[in-house]
Amino acid sequence: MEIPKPTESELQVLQVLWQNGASTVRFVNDEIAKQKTVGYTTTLKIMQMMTEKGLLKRVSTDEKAHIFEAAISEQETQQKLLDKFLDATFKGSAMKLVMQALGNHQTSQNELDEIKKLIEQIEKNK
Amino acid sequence: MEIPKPTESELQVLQVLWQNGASTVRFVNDEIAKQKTVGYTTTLKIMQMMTEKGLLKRVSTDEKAHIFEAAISEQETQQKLLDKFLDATFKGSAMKLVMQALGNHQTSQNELDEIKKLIEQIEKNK
DNA sequence: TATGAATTACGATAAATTTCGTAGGTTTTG
DNA sequence: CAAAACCTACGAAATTTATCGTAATTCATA
Repeated sequence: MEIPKPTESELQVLQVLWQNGASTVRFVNDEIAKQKTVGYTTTLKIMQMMTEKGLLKRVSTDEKAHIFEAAISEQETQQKLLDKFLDATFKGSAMKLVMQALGNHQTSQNELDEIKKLIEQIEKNK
Repeated sequence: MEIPKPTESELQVLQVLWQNGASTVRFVNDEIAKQKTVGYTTTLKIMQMMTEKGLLKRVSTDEKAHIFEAAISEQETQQKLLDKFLDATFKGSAMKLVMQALGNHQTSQNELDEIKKLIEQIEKNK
């Protein structure tokens, strides 16, 4: 059984859990509601389905409400989604994507320095 | 009326048209069929719907078969999709995405040089 | 021109996703 | 303790996407 790629709504839930750690449906819903209007039971249903699929785990304590946590890692998930996106949108050219990402979003000097460092690393390891 | 974000299948069609210029359904289908099995009428239907949505234009000549071309530019579309993806998956941090893209895909020295050049450009324009 | 091959148009189905209402249970509180 | 507030489970509707069969049309050609 493969763990499926999360949908857009599911990704929103995961972001909240990655950022804030294990949470109740109420908390997740409140966070998402800051960005778009969504009913409580909608979020609940999504999180129930995610649990079915293995994307979330229920870490039931004795609390009144269930507590959920992400069952897949942020890094790994981002990597997989990036691979897909790279292939679908930039036909696999990481360079093209990087150029466009750097060119169109303001990036601080610190961040640029970090990227330069990473490039040096890559060059050394050739 | 906004032109909607293309789906994955629609993006495949666009890739063929961007790469090869205006084409018939037959040609597009043959190209896509190199990567996955898909019926002719499926591709036809998708391209008809894309025309409805404003993603494609029919440049009808007197030919037997219709000829379609992309109605949206490759650059612009990639930029929009990148923005969305960046936001959804990396919470908007271009740096994180760049780091992960560079770190996990082999990138040639030439490409690395180009990125370094771009970084210099950005640094100058601050 | 009549036949056959290719193309288009149309509609229907299926699957995945998103959404939410309602019923039923639990907890809090007045 | 009774009422109100909150939570979960369940089912169903609505939407979107993907797929393809069939009928109608057009074109080439025998």
